[in-house]
Amino acid sequence: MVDLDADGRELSRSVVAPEEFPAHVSERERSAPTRWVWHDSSRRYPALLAAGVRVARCHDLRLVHRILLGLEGTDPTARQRDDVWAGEGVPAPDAGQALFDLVAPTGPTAAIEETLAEFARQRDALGRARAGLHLLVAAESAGALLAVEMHTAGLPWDARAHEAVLDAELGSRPTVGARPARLEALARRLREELDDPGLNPDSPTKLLRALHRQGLPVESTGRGELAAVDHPAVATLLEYKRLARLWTANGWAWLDEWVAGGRFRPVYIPAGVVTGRWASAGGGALQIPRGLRVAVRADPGWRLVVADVAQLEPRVLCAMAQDTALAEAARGRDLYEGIVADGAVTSREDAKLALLGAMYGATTGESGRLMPRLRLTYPRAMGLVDAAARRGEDGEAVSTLLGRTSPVPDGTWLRTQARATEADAAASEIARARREARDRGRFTRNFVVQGTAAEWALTWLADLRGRLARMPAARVDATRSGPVFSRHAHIAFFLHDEVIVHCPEEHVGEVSAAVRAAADAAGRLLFGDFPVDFPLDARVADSAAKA
DNA sequence: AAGGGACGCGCG
DNA sequence: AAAGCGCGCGTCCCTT
Repeated sequence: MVDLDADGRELSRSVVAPEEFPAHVSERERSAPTRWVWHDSSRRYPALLAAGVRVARCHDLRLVHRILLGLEGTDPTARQRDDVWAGEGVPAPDAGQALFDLVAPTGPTAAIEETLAEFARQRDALGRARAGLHLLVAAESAGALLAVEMHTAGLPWDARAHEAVLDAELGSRPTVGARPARLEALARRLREELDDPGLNPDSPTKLLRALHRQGLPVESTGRGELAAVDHPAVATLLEYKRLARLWTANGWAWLDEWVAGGRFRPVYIPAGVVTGRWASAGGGALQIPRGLRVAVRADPGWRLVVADVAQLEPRVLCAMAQDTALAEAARGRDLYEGIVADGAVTSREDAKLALLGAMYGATTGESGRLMPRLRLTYPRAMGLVDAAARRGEDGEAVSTLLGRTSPVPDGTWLRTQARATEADAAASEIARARREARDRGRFTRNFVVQGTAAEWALTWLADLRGRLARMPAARVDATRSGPVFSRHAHIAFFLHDEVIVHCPEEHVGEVSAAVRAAADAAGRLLFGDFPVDFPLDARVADSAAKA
């Protein structure tokens, strides 16, 4: 382990045996503010939490490396170091290399030197970067810690409530290999209604053929298209699809695999999405269906504080663009109603449609039709996303408010564009280049908004995490949360613009206040005094189901 | 038998 | 209704 001062100068070195590492970290955390610098929080932190040791701050070299790679002027050799610093990482060595767990290309003995060199490069790059990037790096690293903490604590999950949903929807649990009773009944009815005795409704190919034999004008078996045609089998099929989805995605097998000891423990992957949004692996944590939220239940004596931000992305867009007209429409009320009041559109539904279209790049249909009106009323906000789209179409990179950059186009894309400008380019080649350019424009258009919204949410989360950590211990244990979280309010779930805090009943007031204070802080940190607010829908409940 | 692409659908 | 963005994951179905 190496001690550094605030300027990154080396103070001392020591070797700490792995079994002594948690106690060592715990001692440091108590005695002085410490920022742990390590390769990968997802590999280093679980063992600390398992030993009951929580870390306040870190610098996650792997995640920061990925952010810095996109900066202009980045050392071109940085990309050669990608495999080591930004890749999936490598198993930590068992040897007592302590803090720095990197296995460098030149072998384990060089790990600390490599780690120090990477940290120095990152400090150097950050020293030249604007303030926003420092905030992003701090928030990203806090998120890396939180992702491990949420996995360790888990989301309180009541298997009996889940089973009650399955029983009500699907019938009793079937034997292995068989469909649940209600699903099998629907399949039988479907075979009759489509006059196809051998039909397997799970096969899109066979299903489509059966629908065509009935004379139905559908090109796919998708829900949307089906709902638009008139046939007795449609209602049956839609119900079959709904239940089949519940069964295969979140049925008894899911419960057996992913819920243990009253907790659902997904793996969170910070910045797993190019925009900086989090991804998850295992159990589909980011796709928990609404109907199963009744199974998210606080422990006895504990409660859930469930909070989400209303219309996060449009608010972020308006602040990022410094669009005071849109900010005025958003202030203290439903943003979409504000747009109606401005006379840009005539209904709330149209306002939502138009704004989503602006952020996603809709060109056709209702949404595309409404956008010109929006451009007239909110030229700054619309100008920002339009400019991002143009840059993307031109093959340039865009960046979020704090400085996360979009990926650059790959060689195939560039060649397609170049080919289209040559004198002998075929019409089809030109059309293809044009289509791919527009595709990329929609991506960069959305990138700046989605990515900045992710930064707001990450800042909110990081700030909230700190506030919760400073709260006192509870009287009632939630023993299933593990040693670090059994007596302290903790973030149990995060999904883009929503957070669920699991906390002792006696702390719900403080926690609710902390959730709001953190949202206010995030707004100020990103947008300073610009007059936009981020209203929360927050509630205290035993379950995460919508009230 | 395993791998991968397409599809479909859940979430924001 | 879907559309226009970003995902994960289960199933089918074809290739190797």
